[in-house]
Amino acid sequence: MAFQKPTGTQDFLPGTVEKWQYVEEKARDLCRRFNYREIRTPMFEQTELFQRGVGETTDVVQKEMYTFEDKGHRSMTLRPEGTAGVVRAYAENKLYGEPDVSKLYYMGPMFRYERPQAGRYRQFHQFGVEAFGSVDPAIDVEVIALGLQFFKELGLKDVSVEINSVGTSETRAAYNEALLGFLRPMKDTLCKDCQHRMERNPMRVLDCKVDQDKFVGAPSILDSLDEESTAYFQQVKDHLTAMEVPYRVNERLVRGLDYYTHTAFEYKAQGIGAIDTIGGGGRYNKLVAEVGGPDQPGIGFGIGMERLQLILASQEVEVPAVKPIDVYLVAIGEAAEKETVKQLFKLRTLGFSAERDYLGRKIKAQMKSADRFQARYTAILGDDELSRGEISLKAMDTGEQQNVKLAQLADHLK
RNA sequence: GCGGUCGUGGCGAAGGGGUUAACGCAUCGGACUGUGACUCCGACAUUCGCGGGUUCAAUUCCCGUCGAUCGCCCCA
Repeated sequence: MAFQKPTGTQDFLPGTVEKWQYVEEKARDLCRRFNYREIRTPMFEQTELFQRGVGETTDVVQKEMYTFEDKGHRSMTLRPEGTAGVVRAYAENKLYGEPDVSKLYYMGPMFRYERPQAGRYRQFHQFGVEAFGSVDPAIDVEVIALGLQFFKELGLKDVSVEINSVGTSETRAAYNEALLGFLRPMKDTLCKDCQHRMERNPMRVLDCKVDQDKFVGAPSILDSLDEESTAYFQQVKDHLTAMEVPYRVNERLVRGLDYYTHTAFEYKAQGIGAIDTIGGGGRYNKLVAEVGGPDQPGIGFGIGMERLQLILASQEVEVPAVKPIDVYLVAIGEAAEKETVKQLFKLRTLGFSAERDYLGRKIKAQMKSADRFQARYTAILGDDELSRGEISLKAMDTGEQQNVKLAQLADHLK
């Protein structure tokens, strides 16, 4: 057996790549309208950036990173998510010195060493946006709405957004204490996963699939927020309502990355097996400072492109898979062959997509080939046409055929 | 890191110890000797992920390994 691709990676072949390009074009156009500009950061960064940014205690950092030592003995890590690198670039390039809010977007591969399953890969792709420098709730809702609009314009149905406020690190600590007070008495009755979760991230326990019924009456994080956080969250909700953006408050929503403060949200949809989150994000007011930048706030989201593709497929959304070509040239005989080589190149230089046969197949097989390429026209050149300086042009949709002057072939293709 | 299922041609898929490895799609050739999307005919796996074991005999049974897939944890 020859080489195989690494576990959890994918080859995106022609026929599939077109679907990705289509989605990427939609994302870019949307970002243009919302005035977000693209940023491209390295695929790997110093390991410490992710340890500090994403959080030392998270699963992502503890067990999922692709970390290696480079030849200069520096510890480097393939980026497991997009935000940390963008935050680093924002600080390092002093974008905070620019007069306006920095509104950025990115698309690209991320890497996490995990066991693959439906909608989960070791190399996966995210489209994300980040907005730095503002604590106006209007920017929170802009980001949330941008993501939802993306799904909407792609033609997806039943994508919902859940929002929550996780407050500040202080109020979250207070909440965790209150929650533990509620959970401790029942600790022995909880599943073993939950017993672990109690230590690592108590809020996760409330997400448990096995003992949901035990948690009625559990304290809500929303009751632990300070006045300012509560007011902020209220403004976010008010804006969303005014914009007629449907949302659902999920007071149990927790995100797996440590840097979130205040607004947190997830985009949800069915259609990828056991997984229902296709994107998520939130506000991170301390992250820029945490990685050594100035005390600037930020907010953003990341959307999983593989998951998006899976949902597009499960909802049978029409996404172009083939880009039709303009014309397929068929030559019969040596003289025609020579002329065809010339015409093919000429048409291409004039801006047409053109193809021909290189396998010495019969005319019939070449016509089938033209059909597969979804050629608008097939142009057939034989000795009789050639002797009159013409070529036979067939419109593949109607089957109509006419002889046109070779010199005017391009004009007939418009 | 843990668990379930699966691994047969380019693709889908039957076969479950014995020597011709079904069938469908696609492809190529022909009927139509210069024309696609219909029909019919023909061709197309010295071989069943890889390594080892059991056996007179293994694609079929056993072990290992790699891979795929689904789920848990966690996440996009």
